[in-house]
Amino acid sequence: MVEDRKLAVLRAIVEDYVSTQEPVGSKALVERHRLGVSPATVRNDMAALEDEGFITQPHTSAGRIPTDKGYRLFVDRLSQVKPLSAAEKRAIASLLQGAIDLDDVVQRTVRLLAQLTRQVAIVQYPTLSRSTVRHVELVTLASTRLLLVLILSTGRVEQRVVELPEALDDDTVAGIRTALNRATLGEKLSDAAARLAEIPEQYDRDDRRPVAVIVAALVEAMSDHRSDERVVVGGTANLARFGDGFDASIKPMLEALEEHVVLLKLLGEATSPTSLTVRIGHEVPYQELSTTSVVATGYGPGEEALATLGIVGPTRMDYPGTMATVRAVARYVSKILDEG
Amino acid sequence: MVEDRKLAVLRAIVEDYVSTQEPVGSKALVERHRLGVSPATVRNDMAALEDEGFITQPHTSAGRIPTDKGYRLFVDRLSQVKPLSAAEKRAIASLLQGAIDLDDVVQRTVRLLAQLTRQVAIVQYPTLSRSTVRHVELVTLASTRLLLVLILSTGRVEQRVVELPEALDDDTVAGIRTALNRATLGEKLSDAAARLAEIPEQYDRDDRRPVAVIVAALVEAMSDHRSDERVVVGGTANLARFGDGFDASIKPMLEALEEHVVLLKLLGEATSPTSLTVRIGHEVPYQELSTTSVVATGYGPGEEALATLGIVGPTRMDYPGTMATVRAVARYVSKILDEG
DNA sequence: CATTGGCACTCGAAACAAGTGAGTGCCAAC
DNA sequence: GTTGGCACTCACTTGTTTCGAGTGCCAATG
Repeated sequence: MVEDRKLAVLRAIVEDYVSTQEPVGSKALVERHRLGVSPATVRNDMAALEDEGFITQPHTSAGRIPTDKGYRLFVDRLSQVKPLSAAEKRAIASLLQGAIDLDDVVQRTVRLLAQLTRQVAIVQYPTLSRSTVRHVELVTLASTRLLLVLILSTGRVEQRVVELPEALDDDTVAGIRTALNRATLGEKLSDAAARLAEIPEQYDRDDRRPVAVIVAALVEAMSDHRSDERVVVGGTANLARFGDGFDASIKPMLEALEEHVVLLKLLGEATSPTSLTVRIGHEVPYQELSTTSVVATGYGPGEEALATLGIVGPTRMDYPGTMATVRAVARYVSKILDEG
Repeated sequence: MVEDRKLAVLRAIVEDYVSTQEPVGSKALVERHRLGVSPATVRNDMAALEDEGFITQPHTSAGRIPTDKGYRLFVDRLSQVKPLSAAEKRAIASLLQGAIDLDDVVQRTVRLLAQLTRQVAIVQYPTLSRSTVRHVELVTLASTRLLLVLILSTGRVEQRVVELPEALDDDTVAGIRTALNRATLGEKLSDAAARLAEIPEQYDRDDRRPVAVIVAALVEAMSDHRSDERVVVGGTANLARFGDGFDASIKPMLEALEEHVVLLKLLGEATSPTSLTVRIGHEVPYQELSTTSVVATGYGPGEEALATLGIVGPTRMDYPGTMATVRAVARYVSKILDEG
């Protein structure tokens, strides 16, 4: 019973602090939250919560603010998912509906996330490595020059121009195309490479070298992890909103946003779209951002997560609302990718 | 003679203010600039300069700072181009040398600009509309499904999947490909569309409809001005450096940086790489950014400017140095595009 | 034993006061 | 046209005071 009230107090502190941005005192608490007890009682609870490390005082004669540990408890046990408003659902549906290609989907998603959460949004491009092959095409450009086109399940298209050491006749090219598709269609890129290795062996002396060149180019295109590292950032203007003490951390924040490698690390491993990753303050794997939190989740066609998206904001954020939005957007994007 | 000294004083004020960020007084001026006259004389000149609107006082008992008009005069008549250091030249050459495709060039350019000028860098993608066709390719994906690939002189590659109303045999496809290339190779996109219109007429009843669909898709890809509006921004972390009074304008700045349309307007019309556009303070076509300046220039293969690049920073910036850097980078990028 | 009202105490923030000095404008002299 | 002298201005700094929200502790209460 007492324990319950202590948690209620913590919840109230978090909610108040998030909305007012100011340390919350015992008196203000009982007024705003009908706790049914006196300020003195709340003070006792606060003292206990402080001993346990869930809240702290900026200075002696001020109210309390939650610690990272306090937010953690709040997120894990005290918050209930806030359902999205109808307007938000509509915004998500209508904005993403009109997307025309993968670039566009990513672009719109980042905008949407930034607008709805009013935080800085980060969206990673679907990784090549976990997507599957939809089609491989070979086009003869000249006698010793081929265009190699690789189409993936995510809609991404990779192309390479291949210079051959010697000419191949059209029938042979057609044969190779069939072989390539047979070996890779529907396969994950990671698996496909192994199966491709066998192809050149099926050709006789004359053709083996050019075929090997083609296969090599394809493997290279499949393992081109450059695009794995692509991330798009949006809503940086929301940084200015943070104001106050957050000003100091705006610089490391801006720096981090330019370092895509850091961003990828922030987003972390892609989790299934059904579960959210929330990292709070010091849990964020980047020293300079210890006053920020990250809310991220995976997304991708079907149930598997091909990439990650999420938001970064001050530890002092509306977790229930943000989490709901991030999850909803991730689900919707996944659905779009599934259909496309 | 007297007029000359007044200009020398203005120059000195601009230089000092830019480097110290503090209002500069008459005494400090004569000490740092060996003007050969007494502070009192300088004061007289300052009073005149203030009357003419080139400098102003933040408050009565402070030194002077340049007005937008003062910077304008400085840029137009008082500054000489600062030659780049060897290190800078090396940095430009080595960073841009390694670029592998158009995306990469743009990416590296924006980084480079941001690093060298320590300002926020903006680079517009080469416009589709003014580039020429290097190659058109058709790939059969399925009996009624083609992949259309358009390769442009700037290295940009556009692709579209085309659904045909009825099947076409391979020979016909090959014929169409030849016709498309013959009509468009080397043409500007704006001219190419007209020449494409005639193609379907050359086919008989059966094939005319699918051919028309293909041509329509190609025209659509060519006139897709979405990518005209693509800009890349870098060096936002430099915003944090501005500090001081510039803090207030960091918010509109961040907002502007998210609005690509605004950015394009800032960069303005693409000018030839030989001439720079400098907009100072209120000259910037965007109310909220009246404490910032823009230095921009065109770039592109050959002498024609396909797009614009530049930087945005506080009016209080090192104009000679920045202008030299922007120009040098633009020239170098143009050269790279020319070769690639 | 949890709860509560009372009370002394702390300490940041705001308000106020005085001192300092860089910088100015003006003027008479050179 | 230039200069030294001089009175004046006013932002900024520093020190002092006041104010009040908020706390911790304690004795009283149901």
